Amino acid sequence: MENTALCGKVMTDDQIETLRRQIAAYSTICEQLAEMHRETTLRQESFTGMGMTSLYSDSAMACGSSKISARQRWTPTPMQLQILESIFYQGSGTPNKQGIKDITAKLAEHGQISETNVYNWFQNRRARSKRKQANPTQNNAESEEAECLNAKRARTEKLVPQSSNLSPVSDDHLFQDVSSELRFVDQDHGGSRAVYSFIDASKVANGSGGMAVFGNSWSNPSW
Amino acid sequence: MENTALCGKVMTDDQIETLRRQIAAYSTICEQLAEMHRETTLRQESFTGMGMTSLYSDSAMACGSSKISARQRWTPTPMQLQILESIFYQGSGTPNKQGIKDITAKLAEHGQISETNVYNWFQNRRARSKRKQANPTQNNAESEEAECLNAKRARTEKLVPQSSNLSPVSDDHLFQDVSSELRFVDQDHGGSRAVYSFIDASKVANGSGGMAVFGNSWSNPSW
DNA sequence: TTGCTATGAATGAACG
DNA sequence: CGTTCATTCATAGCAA
Repeated sequence: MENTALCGKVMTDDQIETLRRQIAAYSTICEQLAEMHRETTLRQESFTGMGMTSLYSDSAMACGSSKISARQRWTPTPMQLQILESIFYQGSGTPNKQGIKDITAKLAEHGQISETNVYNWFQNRRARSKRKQANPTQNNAESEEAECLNAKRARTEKLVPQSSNLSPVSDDHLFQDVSSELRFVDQDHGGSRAVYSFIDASKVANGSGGMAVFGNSWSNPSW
Repeated sequence: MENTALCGKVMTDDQIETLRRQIAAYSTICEQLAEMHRETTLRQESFTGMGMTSLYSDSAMACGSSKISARQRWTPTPMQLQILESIFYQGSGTPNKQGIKDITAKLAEHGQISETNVYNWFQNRRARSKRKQANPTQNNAESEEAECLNAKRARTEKLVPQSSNLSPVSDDHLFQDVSSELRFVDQDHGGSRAVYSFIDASKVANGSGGMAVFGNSWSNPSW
């Protein structure tokens, strides 16, 4: 009922996704520029005349709060999992389009779920099942040609203490991560990598829903 | 007509303004950093080839083991992605063979790439874009599983742009070509000089006129 | 906390 | 083109 007061614009999912990507791109680009600048600066640390200080001071500061990203992932309930496993076991792992729909419908009775979730689940299940079979004797230093070893610099920034980075948001938080990319000022050295900041549809059903950036005021149920 | 009107999100002017500002902030920061970098670079252009080229693109390696062999799978750099998205959004979405060549040529300035990559990218982008529309993400349902179905169906029809106080967000300007400003940023060791080449795959697009939400002010024309 | 692992999701490439 | 596969990214949990 609040819509009477608002004069809203409509965005398609695609546009939103696009926006998200663009901002993420900016984020990354800023990071790169920052990195480059830092390197460049090191080579000539003596004769820099530019007033970069001003940039540092006003544009970047404040909370080092990291990415707002809040793509929370679906987690099958035990019940759902059981059903899925069951289907996987018999159905020879190729649920067609319609099959997905049916399964989804069925699983929906046991908790929140979407067709995409089901689809992904089967994809993953099959893939990993196959891999496990192909590589049961996992040993040797060479065995790790799979996933799992990517935990290297995953610890990049990690969450910032003071608060959940996916808090319910007020519009103010929109700006918080703009500056985070520039934390290099603190000589934070350590390859922080691309980060998906920005909007991320997240709508927790049964949980204490955490909404991303635009949160509730976006006034659309499908988030 | 390809109607994307289904499943729109509504943004209030306030939110849009906020978003615009956030992006503008990124834009500004990038611009400043870029400028800084440019100036800095000029002062020492002579010595060192500075291997700062791909700061991010090497994300996949360092996997502990000694299999230094490069990754087998191409990963677009943020800049490349920007360009691709940009082109994708310019109405066309169906780059002809020559178009692929041009695009590839342009993207090559931002990193390793081949025509096949571009081709695949567009194929995938299109396919997924399409599927996403048919299958709106994450079902939300805090209500009981019971009437979910009805609600879901209803929601889909609900948000249509033509509604009185709602206006559609134009795709134009959603994707400004960020890459143009960054051409000097990730130039390859080879040319080490900013090259002004614009593929111009831009076909004036479906120029449904400016006035897009993020249009005029979310980026500085001075770039 | 710190780190590891399992696994949901994203996506480049290949197939029919 | 629409699907499917293979690989990688990112995060929820759990262990040390």
